[in-house]
Amino acid sequence: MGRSTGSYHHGNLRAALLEEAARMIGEGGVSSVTMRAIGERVGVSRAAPYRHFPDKEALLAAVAASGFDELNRRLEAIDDPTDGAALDQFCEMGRMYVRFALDHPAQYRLMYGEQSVARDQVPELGQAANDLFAHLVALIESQQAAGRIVTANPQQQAYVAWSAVHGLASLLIDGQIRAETDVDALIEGVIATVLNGFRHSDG
Amino acid sequence: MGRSTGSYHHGNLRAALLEEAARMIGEGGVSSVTMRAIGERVGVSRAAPYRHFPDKEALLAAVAASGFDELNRRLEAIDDPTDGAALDQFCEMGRMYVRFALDHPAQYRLMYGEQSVARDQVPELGQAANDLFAHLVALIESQQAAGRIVTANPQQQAYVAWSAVHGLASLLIDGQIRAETDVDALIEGVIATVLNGFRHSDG
DNA sequence: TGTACATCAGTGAACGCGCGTTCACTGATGTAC
DNA sequence: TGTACATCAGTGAACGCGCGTTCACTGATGTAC
Repeated sequence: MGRSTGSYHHGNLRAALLEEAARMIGEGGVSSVTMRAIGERVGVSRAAPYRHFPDKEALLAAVAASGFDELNRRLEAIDDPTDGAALDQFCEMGRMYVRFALDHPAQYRLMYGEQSVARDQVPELGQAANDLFAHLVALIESQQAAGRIVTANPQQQAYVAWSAVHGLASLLIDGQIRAETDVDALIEGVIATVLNGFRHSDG
Repeated sequence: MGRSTGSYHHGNLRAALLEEAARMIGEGGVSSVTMRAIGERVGVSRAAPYRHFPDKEALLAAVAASGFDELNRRLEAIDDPTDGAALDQFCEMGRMYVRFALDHPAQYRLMYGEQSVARDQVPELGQAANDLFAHLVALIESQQAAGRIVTANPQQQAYVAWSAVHGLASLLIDGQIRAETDVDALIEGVIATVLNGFRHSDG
């Protein structure tokens, strides 16, 4: 398997197409993706992608789905109790989220951007997004119960935290932040500010 | 002037085209905009828009420019000293920013989204964005000097604040936040959290 | 081990379509005299 | 006030292009016997 065998069949075309689609979205945004170019860039005919995906939307949905899979995988790694005290779980989740967006900008845009795959048509994706948000709400509730953050509407606090990390991730992957900026310090700054905001009530 | 006169000439076609383009972006995103549809929706031929804009990019750039104009107008209204104490200036700027995005989603996407108009090709837009950010940095520096927020790298703090409001604005206009959510309360929650975060140092 | 055959991945040419844009034009407007 | 003319906004038909997708095909693969 693999292109190096010189075989007529590609061997792993489906995965190669998804990779290439992700690369194109990362470089030029969702609208720069064309089915023809994906096939040709992978070294295969224009029609070949249709052996693996019924249409373009299905391919994009698969890219988005791979993103939700990866995000859930990273989330579970955090939940692993061997990772130590739960105190930093909230911050760790924020770091993980932004780093995921930087590592997989294509998936991130499809999952949460303007051009996100129509969730009506691919219900698994909407469900995956809901599950992730519910996880964040549950985490916030447990932190409130443990007295580590101020008690407030957990769903609203979840939206507040999500806004901060989503905003940072979006600004970074859309090139709105000056290149010489220290990205790691900025991530820590956003997380620390939100956490401090959650720790202290008004006034 | 105006379409109601029944005159052969539209009277105010340029403004009508910009309005219609903004409406289309607000409804279906930037990629849903076509030059042909803009003209036809306004009740004019497909070619008519080219009397007012050399090409599509110029029209989109004009939509974005109108956004920067409006945002600056709202910003100056805040700076007006008759508005009272400067204490709330920072919060007021955040509120204004998110409300602007909700009022003008088309402009907002073109200004700060993935599909933002190429700033290399339209330098005024890049300059306008830089000016707005510099204004935020200056505001933060003055708040630090007045001892109202913790002293830290002002540019990084500006990015932190921007991340929060940009994230909230993006989630809202991209339909990622549940419809029954109290938007005003959410805006206040984001702003209060960031401000509290800036008021209190770590630990 | 060898052969026949079903399956399936990839080919390449073609389709219809909607797009951005152009172009020669026409009708309305305003102004100089 | 009336006329000639320059200007300009909008027309409608057409262009070339790149796109998503289809289709009959061909070569490779695996399996039953």
